[in-house]
Amino acid sequence: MPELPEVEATRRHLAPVLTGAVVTAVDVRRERMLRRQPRPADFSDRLAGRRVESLDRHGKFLMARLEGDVTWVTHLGMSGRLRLCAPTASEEAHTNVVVALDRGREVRFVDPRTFGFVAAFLPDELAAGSMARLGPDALTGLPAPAGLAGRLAGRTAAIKPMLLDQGFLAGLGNIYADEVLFRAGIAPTRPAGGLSPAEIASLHAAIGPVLADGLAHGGTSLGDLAYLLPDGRAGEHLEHLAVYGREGEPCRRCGTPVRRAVLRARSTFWCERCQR
DNA sequence: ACCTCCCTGGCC
DNA sequence: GGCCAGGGAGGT
Repeated sequence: MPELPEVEATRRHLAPVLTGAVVTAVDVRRERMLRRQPRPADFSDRLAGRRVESLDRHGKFLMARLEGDVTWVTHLGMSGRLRLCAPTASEEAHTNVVVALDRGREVRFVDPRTFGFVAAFLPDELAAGSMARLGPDALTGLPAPAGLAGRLAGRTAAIKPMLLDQGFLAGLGNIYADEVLFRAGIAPTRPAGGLSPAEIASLHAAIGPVLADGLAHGGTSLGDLAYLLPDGRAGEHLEHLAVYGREGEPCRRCGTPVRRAVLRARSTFWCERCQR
C-alpha cells in the first residue's frame, strides 16, 4: 500500500511530465475525494489553467506547486494510485478524479476504497491543515539519533505505534514500520521511552536503508495490486520484505517462524528471536 | 492516549 | 453472506 517509498516512486515517475505542464481540465467523478476541501468547487477552479512548477512530497503527501500559490495535494490513502495516461487510454474502474494536462496527458486518481483525497489549497489553508502538523520526513529529514532520543524520551506508548504517528515521523506506514523494527532488532511492543541509546542508534540506522530498498524496487505492491506505479507496473518489493505478511514463514535471518499479532488494530509481524 | 469511523474488493 | 485490510480524522 502507499507509504513513503510508494509515494516517492510515484512522484519520481510523474515529476518530469507534471513539471511545466498546464492543467487544461479537471473532472471529479467522486465528490468524496474532495472531502478535505472546504469548498469542493475550489479544486477545479484553482487548478484549471495553471502551470505546475514542481512536484514535492512530505511523508505520504504529494504536493504539486502551481502558479498563484496553489498547492495541489494528493494523499493515496490505502488503495489509491496515480496513473499517467493518454486521454484515449481505456479507463479502469474507480477512476475518481482526472486532471488533464496540455501535452496530451492525463493524471488519473484511481482509488477503490476512497480513503485517499485530493485538494487545492492556498497558503493559509495549507498552514492550518493537518499537513502542517507532520513530523520530519523519514527519508529526507530524519533527525539524528540524539534528536530521535529526545522525542522518544518519556513516551510510554509502544515503539511501533510511535513510528506510525505521522506527527512524530512522516512517511512510515504499517509495512515499513515492521520492516524498520526488524532491521533494528527491536520488538514492536517495546515502550518507546525505554529504548537504550544503542537501540535508538539501530533504529535510526535502519530507517534510511529500509525506505531506500523499498524505493529501489518501485515500492510494495501487495497481492491485491491496489498500489501500482503510474505506468501500470507493479512495485517489486514484496518478495524482499523481511517480516511483513510472512506469518509462520522462517525468519530470513534465523529461521524462526515469523509471528503476527494485532497491535492497535494493525497487523504486526516480527521475529521474536531477532527482535528484543 | 485511546477508540471509532470511513469504504470496497477479495477472500473464506 | 460476512469479515478483513488500514491512514487519518475526529471524538472521548
